[in-house]
Amino acid sequence: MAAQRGEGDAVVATPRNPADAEVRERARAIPEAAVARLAVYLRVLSGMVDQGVTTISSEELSSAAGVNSAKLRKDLSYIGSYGTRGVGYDVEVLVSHIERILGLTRKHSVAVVGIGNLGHALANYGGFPSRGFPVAALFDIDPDLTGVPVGGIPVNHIDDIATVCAEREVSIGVIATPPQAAQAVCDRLVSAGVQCILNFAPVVLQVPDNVEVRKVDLAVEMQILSFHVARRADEAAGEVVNGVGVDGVVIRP
Amino acid sequence: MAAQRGEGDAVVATPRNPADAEVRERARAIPEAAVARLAVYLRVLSGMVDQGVTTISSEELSSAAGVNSAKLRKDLSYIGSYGTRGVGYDVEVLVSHIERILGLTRKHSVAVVGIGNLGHALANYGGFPSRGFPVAALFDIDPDLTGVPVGGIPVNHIDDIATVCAEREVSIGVIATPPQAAQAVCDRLVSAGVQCILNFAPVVLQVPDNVEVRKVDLAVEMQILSFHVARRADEAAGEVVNGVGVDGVVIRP
DNA sequence: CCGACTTTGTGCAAGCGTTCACAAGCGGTA
DNA sequence: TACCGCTTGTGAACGCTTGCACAAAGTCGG
Ligand SMILES: NC(=O)c1ccc[n+]([C@@H]2O[C@H](COP(=O)([O-])OP(=O)(O)OC[C@H]3O[C@@H](n4cnc5c(N)ncnc54)[C@H](O)[C@@H]3O)[C@@H](O)[C@H]2O)c1
Ligand SMILES: NC(=O)c1ccc[n+]([C@@H]2O[C@H](COP(=O)([O-])OP(=O)(O)OC[C@H]3O[C@@H](n4cnc5c(N)ncnc54)[C@H](O)[C@@H]3O)[C@@H](O)[C@H]2O)c1
Repeated sequence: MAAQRGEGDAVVATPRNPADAEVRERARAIPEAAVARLAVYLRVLSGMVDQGVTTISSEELSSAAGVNSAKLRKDLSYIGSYGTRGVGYDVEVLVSHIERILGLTRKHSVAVVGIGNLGHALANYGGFPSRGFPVAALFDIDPDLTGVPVGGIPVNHIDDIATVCAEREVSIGVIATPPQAAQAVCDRLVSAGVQCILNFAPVVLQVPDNVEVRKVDLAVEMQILSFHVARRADEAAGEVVNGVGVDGVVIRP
Repeated sequence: MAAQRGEGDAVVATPRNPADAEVRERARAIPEAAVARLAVYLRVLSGMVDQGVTTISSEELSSAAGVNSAKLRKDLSYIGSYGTRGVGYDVEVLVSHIERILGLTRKHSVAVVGIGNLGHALANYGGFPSRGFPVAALFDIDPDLTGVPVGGIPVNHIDDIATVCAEREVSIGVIATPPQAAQAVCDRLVSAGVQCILNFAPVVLQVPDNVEVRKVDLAVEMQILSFHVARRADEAAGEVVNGVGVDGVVIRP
């Protein structure tokens, strides 16, 4: 029974080696939420490098990343102490350390399965290769698509998934098939040795424990937004009657 | 008080009444994480309805949704007590209550801004309308696109965003423009009265407090996957020395 | 070299969210 | 009606995350 979202780790550790052990130790202890933020910091920092910024304080970086500065510093402390008190952080140093922790020193080839509306968009998207995630293979079940190049890469038939993934050392599989096909595709990716899956189909995938799945479910996102609209409407209807909301805050009409 | 579909949702113009107040109270207390899961339960339950299932236990539903059963029951308890002990939940009752809490009794019109690769995929996607999120407007800055129908809807020019959004009662704005344009587009959406934004551009948006933003950042998702690969690789390298990993689990060579 | 000033890194406490475990409640059965 | 087995609903414990507040550690001007 594998959980859909890879969370909850924090187990006991047993380091044995000299310097490597420390990195491992650190990596294991980083909360999932912090990892997601580190990726955001990395993006912001990359922008800073392009602008020629060499040094940045936790206050500046945190506001650019939309978090508070204490949280930012705590997050950075998980990966080590690379700041200079009274000055801030060296942008390039920070970038390289975050990249190391996120495992971005290695290239991660991506395979997209299901070259429909979404699959086309993903295959054409320039943002992946530029961040170290080259799209190395495309798969579809439609024979009319096989051989057709999309985003510069010819589509392979899904039946060749095992050999092609092995050949091109695919480490991340992206599922963009209809929901009915998703579990089967997932199983084939897993058989092909892919251990990381990004799933766009609105289904809960069952995978072995050694496979990491993350899902992107746009309908869920919309429903969360919808919930907030409803909540706000309710609050307004209920609390604005006397012009004052909870905590005595005045609500605009 | 049986709130069924189509009940025009008393929220806006109704006077205070105890049942509403209770719903309000409940809605406010639901943790964000639980809201996201409720949306998943809803999807699973919809599938159950289609299969003719009328009753379901927390155990069954939780495993179909990929969570543990205690969490599921706790989540459902946030919205009220609609199960029958010894039996389980009536699927349709549960569906209607979750829909009510998520605010899905109302339609939420969606506007997509930036009709490029991703925008096209979104506009063509049938999964939104079918879940109560009709795509009501499309916008782009490219004059060659204005008037061109995508997914059955003609693209409007971004300059008309305020009037068109008002006319079509857009309540959710989706940003699929290049990152450089995202903040400006966001500002225009907010000016147009849109209070919910789903952002695909890899930037942190600045919005007023009364606007809800959710972001979908695929590069971040990939980097989180990358982190787990790296962590696993490190663990294997470090722990496999004596052939035994954490928890005494033997790691494959 | 010193002292004022700035900013990091982190111990700690409070807040949330998750999980456990079990009493309460219900349907079925005799 | 009384009992039994099953499943819900939830209080309480636990553990992760956040935010505060401040000592430590560095810079810089004199
Ligand atoms: N289009 C969007 O914007 C969007 C948004 C959110 C979620 N999604 C989800 O993403 C998935 C894809 O959406 P889409 O709009 O691109 O659908 P689509 O129908 O346009 O494309 C699906 C593609 O998958 C291929 N396919 C079907 N079965 C397959 C199999 N067994 N193996 C390999 N390929 C197979 C089809 O040939 C087709 O090319 C769906 O699950 C959808 O719910 C799409
Ligand atoms: N394509 C993907 O699969 C993908 C994946 C992840 C994230 N994204 C992000 O989504 C966004 C869109 O990606 P894309 O691949 O569709 O890009 P794209 O270049 O294909 O499309 C962008 C569209 O936005 C329009 N546009 C530009 N400025 C605008 C403005 N000010 N107002 C309105 N429209 C404007 C352009 O005319 C173009 O049609 C980007 O921010 C990208 O980083 C895309």
